[in-house]
Amino acid sequence: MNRTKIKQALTQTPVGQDITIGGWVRTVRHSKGGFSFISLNDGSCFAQIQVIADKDLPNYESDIVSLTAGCSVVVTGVLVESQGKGQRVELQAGEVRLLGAADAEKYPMQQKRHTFEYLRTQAHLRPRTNTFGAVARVRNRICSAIHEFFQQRDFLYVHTPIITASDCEGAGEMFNVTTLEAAAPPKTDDGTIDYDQDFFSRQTFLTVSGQLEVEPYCCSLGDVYTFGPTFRAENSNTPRHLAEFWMVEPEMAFCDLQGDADVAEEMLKHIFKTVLSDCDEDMAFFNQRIDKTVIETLQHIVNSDFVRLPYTEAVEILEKAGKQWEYPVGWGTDLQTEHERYLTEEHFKSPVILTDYPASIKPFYMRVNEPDADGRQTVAAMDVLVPKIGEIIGGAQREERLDVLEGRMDECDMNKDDYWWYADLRRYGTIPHAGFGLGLERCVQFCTGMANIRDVIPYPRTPRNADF
RNA sequence: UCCCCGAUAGCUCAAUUGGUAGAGCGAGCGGCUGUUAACCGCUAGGUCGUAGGUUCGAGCCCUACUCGGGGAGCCA
Repeated sequence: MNRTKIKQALTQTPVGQDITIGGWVRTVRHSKGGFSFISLNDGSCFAQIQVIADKDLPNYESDIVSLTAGCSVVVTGVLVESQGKGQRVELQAGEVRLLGAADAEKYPMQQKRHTFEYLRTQAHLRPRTNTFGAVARVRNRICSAIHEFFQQRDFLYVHTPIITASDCEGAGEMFNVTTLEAAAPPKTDDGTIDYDQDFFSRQTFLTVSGQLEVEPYCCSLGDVYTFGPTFRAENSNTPRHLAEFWMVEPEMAFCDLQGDADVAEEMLKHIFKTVLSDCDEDMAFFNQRIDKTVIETLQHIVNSDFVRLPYTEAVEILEKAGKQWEYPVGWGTDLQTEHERYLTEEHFKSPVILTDYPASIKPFYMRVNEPDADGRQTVAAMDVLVPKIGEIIGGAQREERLDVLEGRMDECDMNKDDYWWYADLRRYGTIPHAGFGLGLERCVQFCTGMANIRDVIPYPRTPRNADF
């Protein structure tokens, strides 16, 4: 079948040309004038194509009159200028072939608005809705824009493992990967599970980050990035957390924290610019139906500089804000959501890159700064905060000095032997390097205005939810 | 995991001080129409999340549980 996609038919195919399209019926309107309007969508674009089916088609009474939302059809016909308002062209059908009916009394996608909560229970059919079609297309474009961005800058795309033995990275609870019998795992003499008998002869997990494993490629081949699934077994129940999500993690060689922040800012701007220019139809929908400020917000960010602010100064701003904080602000404690939101949404009204956090609240691999005038210890960390979503990127310059790194591992009570290969990078030809992690779904949320992260990934995995 | 709110028709919700259920949309049928959030009329459809309890009587009050939403923590 030589199928023309609806996107092409609506924008490129010349009037008068014969084409064949395939799609799913969105709405049908029958006219007693002796024909029917069939709106078809095939996912290639937001818009539907209007098919005109005359009553003299052989299967008009048998098939077309009983078409309902969700039916799949293949239509062959000639593209003509539309006589009605609302579309430039329409398809005058020469043949309408019904491939699959969809019982209107049972089809879960009614011809009406549904709540996102309901649609989550129909995750296999929700991509047929306007919203989820648009989310899927924007998500796709964001991913390709990310690859574009790094490929244009000669970053190497590196695949880090999904299964890993790296533990204790401070990134949260991990999922175990095992082939041992859950009901009766083998035990050692002291009663603990004997992982020697497990598939990998040791305890393994689903990765919480590809960073540790991508650093060796950075320290051998230069600028690199990973882009893959990431898993956190935290019992997080929020509109911003998933147990399985996708993360982009670039790692730059011969790079410090400033360079790290530069790449983060440029990358986000590239993504937003691309979405605005290439997903205009989908973005217009989000702007109209989901969040009336998304386009304006993205445009504003593309055209302005991100605020860069050391943690210490952020704390001073928050202390002087004259606000009654639910959680007290003070040097040495991590910033709370309310503090981050104040900075990015109220005080600066722009994305903010916070840097140089206290060492005590950050993981071992972040580079230790010179103590400040008051002797306080910070590390070269950065968080990129955006309105509504909060932390969209977290990153740092890495500790490249072996003695300092090992000192930090001791402070964090880590088993240094487990990280011998990570330390080797500092032992042989060490270099300054830096990187960050971008939560893909948070980025999709920010671009589309979708309020819940479960609605920007096809099949959300959250506590108590792994259907489909 | 903690705090707050919710669960009634296929979907979204309503039901005054406890007196055994209604609407809109959707669906079916009919009418009208170059229609496009179509419009008009009629019809069908509900053991009120689960399990207990209070009461002459519970959708409504009490307890536990399950699931969902919002906020918080954890973070991307």
